[in-house]
Amino acid sequence: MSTRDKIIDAAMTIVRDAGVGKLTLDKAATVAGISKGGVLYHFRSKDDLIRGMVQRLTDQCDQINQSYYAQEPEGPYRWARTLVRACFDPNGPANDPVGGALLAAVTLNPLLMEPIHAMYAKWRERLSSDSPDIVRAGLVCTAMDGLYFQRLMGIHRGDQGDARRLMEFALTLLSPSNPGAAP
Amino acid sequence: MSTRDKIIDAAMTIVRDAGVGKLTLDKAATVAGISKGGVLYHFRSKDDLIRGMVQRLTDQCDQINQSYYAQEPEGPYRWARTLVRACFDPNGPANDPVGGALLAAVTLNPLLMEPIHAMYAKWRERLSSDSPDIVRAGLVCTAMDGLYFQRLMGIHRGDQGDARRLMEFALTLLSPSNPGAAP
DNA sequence: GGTTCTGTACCGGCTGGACGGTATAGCCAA
DNA sequence: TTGGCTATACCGTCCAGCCGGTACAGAACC
Repeated sequence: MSTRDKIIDAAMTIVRDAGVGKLTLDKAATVAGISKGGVLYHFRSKDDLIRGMVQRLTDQCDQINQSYYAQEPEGPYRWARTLVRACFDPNGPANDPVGGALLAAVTLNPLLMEPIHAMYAKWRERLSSDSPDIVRAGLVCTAMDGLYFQRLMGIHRGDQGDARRLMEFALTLLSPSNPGAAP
Repeated sequence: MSTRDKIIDAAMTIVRDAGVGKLTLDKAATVAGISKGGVLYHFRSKDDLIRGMVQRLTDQCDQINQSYYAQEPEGPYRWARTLVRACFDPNGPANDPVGGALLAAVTLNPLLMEPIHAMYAKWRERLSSDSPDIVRAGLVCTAMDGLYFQRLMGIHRGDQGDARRLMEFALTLLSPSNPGAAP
């Protein structure tokens, strides 16, 4: 694993364990096992580090979504179903400290949220492309967002069983027997 | 309006307009029209100020929920319907800078999130008390959370018409024609 | 009704420490 | 020996929290 990746990992871990406010270049260096100078060699500034974290997040989301999309059967709501499945992947971004990137960006410099906005725009486009009822798909996906943010903020709701039931219900809402309004 | 409230207002405004990272005691004092000493008279520390902000948030949520609950007709999912309505109140916490309290807390000291956790616990309890299908109610309310957090992070999804349609669909899912599984 | 005491509200300067960023020197593999 | 990478030392700035002080309003006492 490259030093650059190690630094990003360290930053993510700090954010998850101690909060965004505790993320400093010094600490990121210590956790990554190098010195601050080393960090600043790979990232020209703290903003640059956050950018790296955000990119890691968006890359990971893209990757997992593509992978689930390939597995998901064709038909209406294919993208929405993909997003639901991805949200419950135990190894996906939804259960990774990688989400801390979001908090770091919105806290330290809202401009760094730009890639996130772009990602959302892409999702919205994909959802529209194959959802017979975009309101239905939107609600379900917004619920996935809610779940994601709750996890991010340490607001856990129920156990694994609850999560599974939630996923199943979300998929039910997106099943062929619930096509919703025609476009 | 008391000086204390003025300070909290100022802090909220700063968070909304400039981001959590820009919230300092000095700036809060300036915006509130007093000195830093004055701020520290009312709040013993910055953490204490955040606590005040969080309490303002939870109080406001409580108040608006109680008010909508009173207006909401009896029957299954009354609490869930209440939460949906409250989420779309243009004057409610969902559309107020008061939400910045959440970001401030999670950023500066996750321990300060405790009242938020307590609030969620109460909501969950209420939801369970009158939802024939708690999974259904949970999904809808999680979607409301998603909407809230999206707004908080500046990720807007659609216009007012979209919001209205989303609310109507959420209420449809909670209507008597959709009772869901029996308890 | 003047004087002294006490508590509340607020002010503004100060300091010590943390933090982002720079400069520079050292290490090591190709 | 050059270039990629890392360590160390340092600087300037910012900020939380502290503290000595002011203003003022009521109470208490004479």
